[in-house]
Amino acid sequence: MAKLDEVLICKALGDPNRMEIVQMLSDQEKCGCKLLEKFDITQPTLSHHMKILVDSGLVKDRKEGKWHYYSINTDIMKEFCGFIKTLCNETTGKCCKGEP
Amino acid sequence: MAKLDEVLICKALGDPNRMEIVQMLSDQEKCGCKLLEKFDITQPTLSHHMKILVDSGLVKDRKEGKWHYYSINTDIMKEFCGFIKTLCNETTGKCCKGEP
DNA sequence: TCAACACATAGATAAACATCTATATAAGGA
DNA sequence: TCCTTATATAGATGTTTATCTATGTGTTGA
Repeated sequence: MAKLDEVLICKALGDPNRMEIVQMLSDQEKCGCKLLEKFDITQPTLSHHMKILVDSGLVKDRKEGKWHYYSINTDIMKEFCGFIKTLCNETTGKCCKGEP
Repeated sequence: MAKLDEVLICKALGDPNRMEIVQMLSDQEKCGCKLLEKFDITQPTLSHHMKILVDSGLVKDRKEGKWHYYSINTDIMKEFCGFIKTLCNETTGKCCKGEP
């Protein structure tokens, strides 16, 4: 069980193509070639992006014959969501003037 | 009212220093010089990071005399949290074999 | 008015990164 | 066995980015 790396996840989501891929996967599992159709990038570039997404833990891949199926790793995504929620807390107060 | 840019926010959180800054701010509003003490970076580098955080919308700044106070923009953070939540949905099904 | 402090800006640099082309690997079907 | 399809890997390249030093801009207080 890999440890949640929030910075790595944010880095993975910090690219427009990868963000769109994740949004597409949150709808339904998809294979690489299907994803490739939707983007104006070459196959090696998609492969590169998928590796980053899988390495971050956000995306799972499943091999079946010559296809690779990608899907959201829901457990990790929920953990990440919980982490972001902790950042939403109202600040407890203002920083003291004079002693910042 | 700025439009939420999820990729920009993820890019902002995709740096270890900036992530730590945001975590510190989620506790309490802090001024720049206080933040600077906690990191092994120069003042211009911190200034650079704070600009990226403010530009992403995640962080607000408030000037008071010669100090700049930074705090989490709770509205934006909550919106972002809501967005991440939409990515947590269970996938509706598997991609059809043969017609991926 | 001048020194000290908080912060921003400009410019340089090295590392990281997104992308490409070319090629390798692996699986399926004829 | 050979061709096609799906994906990965290697290497090159241009852009972005994190960081620094040097310097500019305000603000406060002596």
